[in-house]
Amino acid sequence: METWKQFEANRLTHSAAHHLRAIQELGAKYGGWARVTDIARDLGVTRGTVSINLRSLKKRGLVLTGESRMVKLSPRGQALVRDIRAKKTVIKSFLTTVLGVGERYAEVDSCKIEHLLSQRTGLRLARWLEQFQHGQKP
Amino acid sequence: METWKQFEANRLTHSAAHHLRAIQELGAKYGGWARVTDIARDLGVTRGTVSINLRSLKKRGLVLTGESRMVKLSPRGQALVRDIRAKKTVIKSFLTTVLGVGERYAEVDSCKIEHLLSQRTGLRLARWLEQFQHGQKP
DNA sequence: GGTAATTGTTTGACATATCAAACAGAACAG
DNA sequence: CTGTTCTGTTTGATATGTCAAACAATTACC
Repeated sequence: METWKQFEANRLTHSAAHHLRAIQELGAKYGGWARVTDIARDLGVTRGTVSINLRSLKKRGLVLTGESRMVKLSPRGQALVRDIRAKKTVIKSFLTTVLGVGERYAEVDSCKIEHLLSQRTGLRLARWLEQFQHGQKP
Repeated sequence: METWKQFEANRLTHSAAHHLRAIQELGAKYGGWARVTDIARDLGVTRGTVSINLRSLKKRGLVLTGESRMVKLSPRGQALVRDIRAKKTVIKSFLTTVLGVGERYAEVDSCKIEHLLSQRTGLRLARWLEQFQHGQKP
Protein backbone atom coordinates (compact mmCIF):
# COMPACT_ATOMS: atom_id res chain seq x y z
CA MET A 1 0.00 0.00 0.00
CA GLU A 2 2.80 2.41 0.76
CA THR A 3 5.57 0.63 -1.05
CA TRP A 4 5.81 3.53 -3.42
CA LYS A 5 7.06 5.79 -0.66
CA GLN A 6 10.22 3.72 -0.43
CA PHE A 7 11.30 5.87 -3.33
CA GLU A 8 11.92 8.74 -0.95
CA ALA A 9 13.83 6.48 1.40
CA ASN A 10 16.74 6.34 -1.00
CA ARG A 11 20.04 7.33 0.43
CA LEU A 12 20.86 9.44 -2.57
CA THR A 13 18.81 11.39 -5.07
CA HIS A 14 19.71 11.15 -8.71
CA SER A 15 21.29 14.58 -8.50
CA ALA A 16 23.32 13.84 -5.39
CA ALA A 17 24.55 10.57 -6.83
CA HIS A 18 25.89 12.34 -9.88
CA HIS A 19 27.56 15.07 -7.89
CA LEU A 20 29.46 12.39 -6.00
CA ARG A 21 30.24 10.51 -9.19
CA ALA A 22 31.59 13.66 -10.80
CA ILE A 23 33.85 14.39 -7.84
CA GLN A 24 35.20 10.90 -7.99
CA GLU A 25 35.89 11.04 -11.71
CA LEU A 26 37.36 14.51 -11.77
CA GLY A 27 39.45 13.91 -8.71
CA ALA A 28 40.93 10.69 -10.05
CA LYS A 29 44.02 12.44 -11.38
CA TYR A 30 44.41 14.83 -8.45
CA GLY A 31 44.40 12.64 -5.40
CA GLY A 32 40.63 12.79 -5.20
CA TRP A 33 40.39 16.56 -5.12
CA ALA A 34 37.97 18.32 -7.44
CA ARG A 35 36.88 21.90 -8.07
CA VAL A 36 33.36 23.31 -8.06
CA THR A 37 33.76 24.73 -11.55
CA ASP A 38 34.79 21.40 -13.00
CA ILE A 39 31.96 19.56 -11.27
CA ALA A 40 29.52 22.10 -12.64
CA ARG A 41 30.87 21.71 -16.15
CA ASP A 42 30.79 17.93 -15.89
CA LEU A 43 27.16 17.96 -14.82
CA GLY A 44 26.05 20.79 -17.07
CA VAL A 45 24.72 22.91 -14.20
CA THR A 46 25.80 26.25 -12.79
CA ARG A 47 28.53 26.69 -10.21
CA GLY A 48 25.88 28.05 -7.85
CA THR A 49 23.91 24.83 -8.05
CA VAL A 50 26.97 22.76 -7.27
CA SER A 51 27.93 25.06 -4.43
CA ILE A 52 24.53 24.64 -2.83
CA ASN A 53 24.36 20.91 -3.37
CA LEU A 54 27.82 20.39 -1.97
CA ARG A 55 26.70 22.12 1.20
CA SER A 56 24.29 19.35 2.06
CA LEU A 57 26.64 16.63 0.92
CA LYS A 58 29.28 18.05 3.27
CA LYS A 59 26.76 18.26 6.08
CA ARG A 60 25.88 14.63 5.46
CA GLY A 61 29.53 13.69 5.68
CA LEU A 62 29.83 12.43 2.13
CA VAL A 63 32.13 15.19 0.91
CA LEU A 64 35.13 16.79 2.59
CA THR A 65 36.59 20.25 2.13
CA GLY A 66 40.28 20.82 1.58
CA GLU A 67 42.55 23.78 1.94
CA SER A 68 42.38 25.46 -1.47
CA ARG A 69 38.60 25.38 -2.04
CA MET A 70 38.79 21.81 -3.30
CA VAL A 71 36.47 18.99 -2.31
CA LYS A 72 36.87 15.23 -2.17
CA LEU A 73 34.75 12.24 -1.25
CA SER A 74 34.76 10.96 2.30
CA PRO A 75 35.20 7.20 2.74
CA ARG A 76 31.41 6.89 2.98
CA GLY A 77 31.02 8.95 -0.17
CA GLN A 78 33.51 6.75 -1.94
CA ALA A 79 31.69 3.64 -0.85
CA LEU A 80 28.40 4.97 -2.19
CA VAL A 81 29.91 5.88 -5.52
CA ARG A 82 31.54 2.49 -5.79
CA ASP A 83 28.26 0.69 -5.13
CA ILE A 84 26.33 2.77 -7.61
CA ARG A 85 28.96 2.44 -10.28
CA ALA A 86 29.02 -1.32 -9.83
CA LYS A 87 25.27 -1.49 -10.20
CA LYS A 88 25.32 0.66 -13.28
CA THR A 89 27.94 -1.50 -14.90
CA VAL A 90 26.05 -4.69 -14.32
CA ILE A 91 22.71 -3.23 -15.39
CA LYS A 92 24.14 -1.82 -18.57
CA SER A 93 25.93 -5.03 -19.31
CA PHE A 94 22.70 -6.95 -18.85
CA LEU A 95 20.80 -4.61 -21.12
CA THR A 96 23.33 -4.78 -23.93
CA THR A 97 24.61 -8.34 -23.81
CA VAL A 98 21.43 -10.14 -22.75
CA LEU A 99 18.60 -8.03 -24.05
CA GLY A 100 20.47 -6.58 -26.97
CA VAL A 101 19.47 -3.03 -26.12
CA GLY A 102 21.48 -0.43 -28.01
CA GLU A 103 24.37 1.29 -26.30
CA ARG A 104 22.59 4.61 -26.13
CA TYR A 105 19.41 3.32 -24.53
CA ALA A 106 21.35 1.07 -22.23
CA GLU A 107 23.36 4.04 -21.06
CA VAL A 108 20.31 6.18 -20.36
CA ASP A 109 18.29 3.44 -18.72
CA SER A 110 21.10 2.22 -16.50
CA CYS A 111 21.85 5.80 -15.52
CA LYS A 112 18.28 6.31 -14.38
CA ILE A 113 18.17 3.12 -12.41
CA GLU A 114 21.64 2.69 -10.95
CA HIS A 115 21.03 4.54 -7.71
CA LEU A 116 17.61 3.00 -7.13
CA LEU A 117 18.23 -0.71 -7.45
CA SER A 118 18.74 -2.35 -4.09
CA GLN A 119 22.13 -3.74 -3.23
CA ARG A 120 20.70 -7.23 -3.00
CA THR A 121 19.15 -7.16 -6.41
CA GLY A 122 22.28 -5.68 -7.91
CA LEU A 123 24.30 -8.53 -6.46
CA ARG A 124 21.89 -11.13 -7.72
CA LEU A 125 21.97 -9.64 -11.16
CA ALA A 126 25.76 -9.64 -11.15
CA ARG A 127 25.94 -13.28 -10.16
CA TRP A 128 23.32 -14.33 -12.66
CA LEU A 129 25.00 -12.39 -15.43
CA GLU A 130 28.29 -14.08 -14.70
CA GLN A 131 26.68 -17.50 -14.93
CA PHE A 132 24.91 -16.52 -18.09
CA GLN A 133 28.07 -15.30 -19.75
CA HIS A 134 29.96 -18.44 -18.81
CA GLY A 135 27.23 -20.54 -20.35
CA GLN A 136 27.18 -18.43 -23.49
CA LYS A 137 30.67 -18.98 -24.88
CA PRO A 138 31.86 -22.42 -23.89
CA MET B 1 28.39 13.86 -20.46
CA GLU B 2 24.85 14.97 -19.79
CA THR B 3 23.13 11.63 -19.98
CA TRP B 4 22.23 11.96 -16.35
CA LYS B 5 19.93 14.87 -17.11
CA GLN B 6 17.67 12.54 -19.07
CA PHE B 7 16.30 11.73 -15.65
CA GLU B 8 14.38 15.00 -15.67
CA ALA B 9 13.06 14.29 -19.15
CA ASN B 10 10.73 11.62 -17.82
CA ARG B 11 7.13 12.03 -18.71
CA LEU B 12 6.03 11.24 -15.20
CA THR B 13 7.59 11.65 -11.80
CA HIS B 14 7.36 8.80 -9.35
CA SER B 15 4.70 10.71 -7.46
CA ALA B 16 2.63 11.53 -10.53
CA ALA B 17 2.80 7.95 -11.75
CA HIS B 18 1.38 6.71 -8.48
CA HIS B 19 -1.38 9.28 -8.41
CA LEU B 20 -2.48 8.03 -11.80
CA ARG B 21 -2.13 4.41 -10.75
CA ALA B 22 -4.24 5.04 -7.66
CA ILE B 23 -6.99 6.68 -9.66
CA GLN B 24 -7.05 3.75 -12.02
CA GLU B 25 -7.22 1.19 -9.24
CA LEU B 26 -9.74 2.99 -7.11
CA GLY B 27 -11.93 3.83 -10.05
CA ALA B 28 -12.01 0.27 -11.32
CA LYS B 29 -15.30 -0.46 -9.57
CA TYR B 30 -16.89 2.92 -10.26
CA GLY B 31 -16.57 3.42 -13.96
CA GLY B 32 -13.14 4.95 -13.55
CA TRP B 33 -14.19 7.65 -11.11
CA ALA B 34 -12.22 8.17 -7.93
CA ARG B 35 -12.33 10.56 -4.98
CA VAL B 36 -9.53 12.74 -3.63
CA THR B 37 -9.88 11.29 -0.15
CA ASP B 38 -9.53 7.74 -1.38
CA ILE B 39 -6.52 8.59 -3.52
CA ALA B 40 -4.90 10.27 -0.53
CA ARG B 41 -5.55 7.25 1.68
CA ASP B 42 -4.23 4.89 -0.96
CA LEU B 43 -1.01 6.87 -1.30
CA GLY B 44 -0.62 7.69 2.35
CA VAL B 45 -0.50 11.44 1.76
CA THR B 46 -2.84 14.24 2.77
CA ARG B 47 -5.88 15.32 0.80
CA GLY B 48 -4.20 18.65 0.26
CA THR B 49 -1.27 17.02 -1.45
CA VAL B 50 -3.52 15.08 -3.78
CA SER B 51 -5.60 18.14 -4.51
CA ILE B 52 -2.53 20.09 -5.54
CA ASN B 53 -1.02 17.28 -7.57
CA LEU B 54 -4.27 16.64 -9.39
CA ARG B 55 -4.26 20.25 -10.46
CA SER B 56 -1.19 19.77 -12.63
CA LEU B 57 -2.29 16.37 -13.86
CA LYS B 58 -5.56 17.95 -15.01
CA LYS B 59 -3.68 20.77 -16.66
CA ARG B 60 -1.54 18.23 -18.46
CA GLY B 61 -4.65 16.48 -19.69
CA LEU B 62 -4.01 13.21 -17.90
CA VAL B 63 -6.90 13.49 -15.48
CA LEU B 64 -10.47 14.64 -16.07
CA THR B 65 -12.94 16.16 -13.64
CA GLY B 66 -16.47 14.91 -13.34
CA GLU B 67 -19.66 16.31 -11.93
CA SER B 68 -19.56 15.29 -8.26
CA ARG B 69 -15.95 16.21 -7.45
CA MET B 70 -14.73 12.92 -8.87
CA VAL B 71 -11.76 12.46 -11.15
CA LYS B 72 -10.89 9.88 -13.76
CA LEU B 73 -8.04 9.19 -16.12
CA SER B 74 -8.11 10.64 -19.60
CA PRO B 75 -7.28 8.24 -22.43
CA ARG B 76 -3.71 9.48 -22.34
CA GLY B 77 -3.59 8.97 -18.59
CA GLN B 78 -4.90 5.46 -19.02
CA ALA B 79 -2.30 4.70 -21.64
CA LEU B 80 0.50 5.87 -19.36
CA VAL B 81 -0.76 3.79 -16.46
CA ARG B 82 -1.07 0.76 -18.70
CA ASP B 83 2.51 1.12 -19.93
CA ILE B 84 3.93 1.59 -16.49
CA ARG B 85 1.97 -1.30 -15.05
CA ALA B 86 3.15 -3.54 -17.86
CA LYS B 87 6.75 -2.60 -17.21
CA LYS B 88 6.39 -3.17 -13.51
CA THR B 89 4.92 -6.60 -14.07
CA VAL B 90 7.69 -7.70 -16.34
CA ILE B 91 10.43 -6.27 -14.14
CA LYS B 92 9.05 -7.89 -11.04
CA SER B 93 8.60 -11.15 -12.85
CA PHE B 94 12.19 -11.02 -14.01
CA LEU B 95 13.46 -10.28 -10.53
CA THR B 96 11.54 -13.10 -8.89
CA THR B 97 11.57 -15.86 -11.49
CA VAL B 98 15.00 -15.28 -13.02
CA LEU B 99 17.07 -13.72 -10.29
CA GLY B 100 15.24 -15.33 -7.41
CA VAL B 101 14.83 -12.02 -5.59
CA GLY B 102 12.32 -12.23 -2.74
CA GLU B 103 8.81 -10.94 -3.29
CA ARG B 104 9.29 -7.99 -0.99
CA TYR B 105 12.47 -6.69 -2.60
CA ALA B 106 11.14 -7.39 -6.06
CA GLU B 107 8.10 -5.31 -5.25
CA VAL B 108 10.09 -2.36 -3.95
CA ASP B 109 12.69 -2.44 -6.70
CA SER B 110 10.20 -2.78 -9.53
CA CYS B 111 8.14 0.02 -8.03
CA LYS B 112 11.14 2.34 -8.05
CA ILE B 113 12.06 1.51 -11.60
CA GLU B 114 8.79 0.97 -13.44
CA HIS B 115 8.27 4.56 -14.56
CA LEU B 116 11.91 5.09 -15.53
CA LEU B 117 12.63 2.17 -17.81
CA SER B 118 12.27 3.09 -21.46
CA GLN B 119 9.49 1.55 -23.45
CA ARG B 120 12.00 -0.16 -25.73
CA THR B 121 13.88 -1.79 -22.93
CA GLY B 122 10.66 -2.86 -21.27
CA LEU B 123 9.56 -4.51 -24.47
CA ARG B 124 12.89 -6.27 -24.92
CA LEU B 125 12.76 -7.54 -21.39
CA ALA B 126 9.23 -8.85 -21.90
CA ARG B 127 10.20 -10.71 -25.05
CA TRP B 128 13.32 -12.13 -23.53
CA LEU B 129 11.47 -13.24 -20.43
CA GLU B 130 8.90 -15.04 -22.52
CA GLN B 131 11.62 -16.93 -24.37
CA PHE B 132 13.34 -17.72 -21.12
CA GLN B 133 10.22 -19.10 -19.54
CA HIS B 134 9.45 -21.26 -22.54
CA GLY B 135 12.90 -22.72 -22.39
CA GLN B 136 12.64 -23.34 -18.67
CA LYS B 137 9.81 -25.87 -18.50
CA PRO B 138 9.71 -27.90 -21.69
C1' DG C 1 -34.17 21.28 9.26
C1' DG C 2 -30.29 21.76 11.99
C1' DT C 3 -26.09 20.13 13.86
C1' DA C 4 -22.12 17.24 12.95
C1' DA C 5 -18.91 14.92 10.06
C1' DT C 6 -16.69 14.56 5.74
C1' DT C 7 -14.75 16.40 1.67
C1' DG C 8 -11.91 19.17 -1.36
C1' DT C 9 -9.27 23.42 -1.57
C1' DT C 10 -6.26 26.86 -0.03
C1' DT C 11 -2.58 28.77 2.67
C1' DG C 12 1.88 29.02 4.78
C1' DA C 13 5.76 26.33 5.64
C1' DC C 14 9.72 23.40 4.45
C1' DA C 15 13.00 20.59 1.50
C1' DT C 16 15.13 19.74 -2.89
C1' DA C 17 16.90 21.24 -7.33
C1' DT C 18 17.60 24.38 -10.50
C1' DC C 19 18.76 29.18 -12.76
C1' DA C 20 20.58 34.00 -13.39
C1' DA C 21 22.78 37.61 -11.47
C1' DA C 22 25.41 39.96 -8.12
C1' DC C 23 29.27 39.65 -5.26
C1' DA C 24 33.88 39.10 -2.91
C1' DG C 25 38.16 37.11 -3.02
C1' DA C 26 42.02 34.79 -5.53
C1' DA C 27 44.82 34.17 -9.43
C1' DC C 28 46.76 35.99 -13.43
C1' DA C 29 48.58 39.17 -17.01
C1' DG C 30 50.87 43.07 -18.11
C1' DC D 1 51.01 47.11 -8.65
C1' DT D 2 46.78 47.25 -11.24
C1' DG D 3 43.24 45.89 -13.81
C1' DT D 4 41.00 41.74 -15.59
C1' DT D 5 39.42 37.23 -15.30
C1' DC D 6 38.21 33.28 -12.89
C1' DT D 7 36.17 30.98 -8.72
C1' DG D 8 33.04 29.93 -5.29
C1' DT D 9 29.16 31.73 -2.66
C1' DT D 10 24.99 34.03 -1.95
C1' DT D 11 20.54 35.81 -3.19
C1' DG D 12 16.08 35.87 -5.30
C1' DA D 13 13.29 33.32 -8.48
C1' DT D 14 10.85 29.13 -10.17
C1' DA D 15 9.11 24.34 -9.96
C1' DT D 16 7.89 20.06 -7.57
C1' DG D 17 6.24 17.56 -3.64
C1' DT D 18 5.05 17.32 0.84
C1' DC D 19 2.68 18.67 5.55
C1' DA D 20 -0.54 20.86 8.98
C1' DA D 21 -4.10 23.76 9.65
C1' DA D 22 -7.80 26.65 8.39
C1' DC D 23 -11.77 27.00 5.48
C1' DA D 24 -15.97 26.47 2.64
C1' DA D 25 -19.03 23.38 0.76
C1' DT D 26 -21.26 19.16 0.80
C1' DT D 27 -23.16 15.10 2.89
C1' DA D 28 -24.94 12.50 6.74
C1' DC D 29 -27.47 11.84 10.84
C1' DC D 30 -31.36 12.01 13.67
